[in-house]
Amino acid sequence: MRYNHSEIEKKWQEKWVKEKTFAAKSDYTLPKFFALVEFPYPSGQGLHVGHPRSYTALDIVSRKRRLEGYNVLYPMGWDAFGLPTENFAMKNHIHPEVVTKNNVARFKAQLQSLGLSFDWDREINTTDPSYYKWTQWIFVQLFKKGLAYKKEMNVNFCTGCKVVLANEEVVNGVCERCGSQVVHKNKSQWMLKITEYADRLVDDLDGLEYAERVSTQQKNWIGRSYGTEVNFDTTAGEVLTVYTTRADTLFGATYMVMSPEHAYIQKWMDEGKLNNADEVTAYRDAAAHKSDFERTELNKEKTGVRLDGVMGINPVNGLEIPIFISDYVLASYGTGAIMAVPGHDTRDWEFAKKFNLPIIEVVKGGDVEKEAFVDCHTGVMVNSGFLTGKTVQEAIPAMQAWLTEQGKGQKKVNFKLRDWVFSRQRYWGEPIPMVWCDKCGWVPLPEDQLPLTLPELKDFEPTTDGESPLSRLTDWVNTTCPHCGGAAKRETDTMPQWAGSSWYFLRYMDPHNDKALVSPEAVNYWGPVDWYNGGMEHTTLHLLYSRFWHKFLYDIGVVPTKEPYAKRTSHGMILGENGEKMSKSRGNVVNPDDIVSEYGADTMRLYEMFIGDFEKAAPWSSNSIRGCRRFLERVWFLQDKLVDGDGIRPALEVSIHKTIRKVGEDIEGLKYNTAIAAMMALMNDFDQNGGATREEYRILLLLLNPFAPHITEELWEKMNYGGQLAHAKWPVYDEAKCENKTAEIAIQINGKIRSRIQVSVDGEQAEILAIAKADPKVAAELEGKTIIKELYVKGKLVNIVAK
RNA sequence: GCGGGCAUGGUGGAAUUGGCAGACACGCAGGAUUUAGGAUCCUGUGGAGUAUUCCGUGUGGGUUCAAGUCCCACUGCCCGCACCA
Repeated sequence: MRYNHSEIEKKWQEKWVKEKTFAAKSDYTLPKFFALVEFPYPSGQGLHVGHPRSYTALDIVSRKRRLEGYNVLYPMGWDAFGLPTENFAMKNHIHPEVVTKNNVARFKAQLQSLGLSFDWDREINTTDPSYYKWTQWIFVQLFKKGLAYKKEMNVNFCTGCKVVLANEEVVNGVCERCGSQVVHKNKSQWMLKITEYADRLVDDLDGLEYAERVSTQQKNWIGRSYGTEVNFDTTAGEVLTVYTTRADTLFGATYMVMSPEHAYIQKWMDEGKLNNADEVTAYRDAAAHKSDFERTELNKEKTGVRLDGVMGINPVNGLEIPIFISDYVLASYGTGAIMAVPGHDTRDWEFAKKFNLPIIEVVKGGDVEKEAFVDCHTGVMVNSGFLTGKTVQEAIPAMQAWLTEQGKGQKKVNFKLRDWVFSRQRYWGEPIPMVWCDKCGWVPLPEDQLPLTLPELKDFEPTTDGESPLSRLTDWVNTTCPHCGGAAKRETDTMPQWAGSSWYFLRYMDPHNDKALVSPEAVNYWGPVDWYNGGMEHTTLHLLYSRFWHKFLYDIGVVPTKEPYAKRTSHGMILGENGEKMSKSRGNVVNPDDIVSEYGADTMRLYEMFIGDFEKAAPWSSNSIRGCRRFLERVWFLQDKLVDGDGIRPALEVSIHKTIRKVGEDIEGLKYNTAIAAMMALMNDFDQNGGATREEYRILLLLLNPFAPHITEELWEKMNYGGQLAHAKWPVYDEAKCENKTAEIAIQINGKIRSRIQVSVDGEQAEILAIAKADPKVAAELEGKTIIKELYVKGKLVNIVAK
């Protein structure tokens, strides 16, 4: 009988839905396992072949865990707010809600056609008011704790999307999403104080099982640095504070640089202290008009203007040094001003060379006339008063102690991380549940008035000045103050897409609760997520944001754990057949629907896991996929090649036990490709031994089930093994049966293989060496030579060193 | 520029962590079956050679009885950060 994948897959998928085979149980006494994959944004393009790579991987883990007796929660939902839907809606004059509904239906059908064992009873959707009620609720709590604040600020504004972007969404000065130019705008924005959690977001990574590249990327992004703030007196009177990580080099500071936006500059101009105010103003204006892109693009040549009329005073030696403004100093980091040590900082060195400023060597080890000597591990201090003779590592704390004692500075920790710009001037997002009252200021909506639902709107276009389209709905905007009852106005900005995804995993634990975001019982049982897999592109956005929100929820007692995810892994991209990223314009897109209909979901799943190292990018190959189909056919036709016997035949014993061990270990270690290879090898073994016994076949079906659930379930039924495979038990192996009693070992002479012999694995070294030397080829080779050394590696090889 | 990673057949990739390189699969070649095949099955397949031989894991050097694996230098790709003081 031929292997009819369409029929078999349809049959089992319907059965799984009908019988709720994979629904998580609410029995909180069972051992639990919560597997999570990033819920997709239901785009109009439908599922991409990249999605199933992640989903199948954790589906395999989930299915294995169920067979091992765990109560598994493997849920799915929709991260459905966002710009593409809104843009599509505008273009085609369809309401985003309708667009979302259609896209979700398509995605869901596609996911179900892959036989993923999601618990569909717990499906969530971020655009559902019963869901975003709690997103808004969290925002209100953040506001109440002072972690959400509104601030007039210079923001990144995407000229394409007409929307404010978070720092994380700006890549190389352009919009991460659409690639349009990003310009600066002054706007009043809701901000979230993620910086308050910066230390914890770094420190708590240590207790987690995160893929190393993930935790390093987060650490780099947060960018914690330990340094010193140093106060320089100025001839203008003000104290100019700078931040440095190299307090040891203070004696080498020959000038100072302020960012063009530094507040003192305006003050000094206003007070008439600058002799070249015109020149300074011109430079500041030019800097202000540059986009981030230009400011970073033009970083080859340093520019700047000296502030004529004000000098800084170096606190260690009282010397007066000039002050410049330059856009290589960032207003948003440290104090917005630096001390420049051209001898030991590359940027300062370039600047000093261009403006002909003195370069003083204070750390010995390089040639500061040729280039800056920046090494902080090898040098010794010179020309540095009380620091002379010390190493850099000794000099830093010594200088910090001195500065503190003199009241001229102190230790300071800085971060690259900035607060999270949380406002979006768009329609298709969660309304921010805040009301502005002239008397009371910003007032959150009372919790019993949540959710604040999105009002109906026909025209989703943002206003020309970049205000949210909601601002046009004056009836909706004008309201009363929940606090004093006076006239008030609603906030018209909405939340960014990252809001709903920052806590969604919690909702899966208790999706229908209308009293709380999640019940304490549910979160105590299910939390934290045991294994979370997702893309590297979410490391500094979604993953960081959700860790921040979770820590906040921990602080206010909603969740019992400090961290949301115990383990985080990341899959590589699936590239087009030509090795390039799949895209419509490159014409190398593979549609999962086509693969499922031609080869079946089981083949598709197997292939995506076999394609290569799970963590690395891999190109699609329409040839290789046939190999996976062939393998499944061989498994299918094994039902006609049953051999007599009850258990495992002695000849197959080692092979089977080893395969059970290998498949189990490889699933846990993200090595799906070698797990499949091991099963293929076992299949080859069966063929070489005339087929399989009932028991041998049963074990193969169990091992293969997490990868190819439909075909194995069908065969399980046909073979009458009893019940459904989904309710069976994962096989166990016997360590003692994983090794052969005898092995063929190699005999090397001076490291070159000269012969091979069969020996008992448990044989003594002396015994094996004797057998080896008795081998005719070896004996001939050793004739007339003196043996210098003899080695035996158990079960592997013998090496005889002879001259 | 700084930081991290990788480099293995025609291809995707294995290699129990220093112990028989190339598992498994694709592709290719030959054969069987077939009216036919881009279907299925068998056999072969790192290179050179008549060989019971030699060479072989980006390049050059080193450590070791033994190196794809460890160390040093170089080359080439990929990723992250990108004036963060």
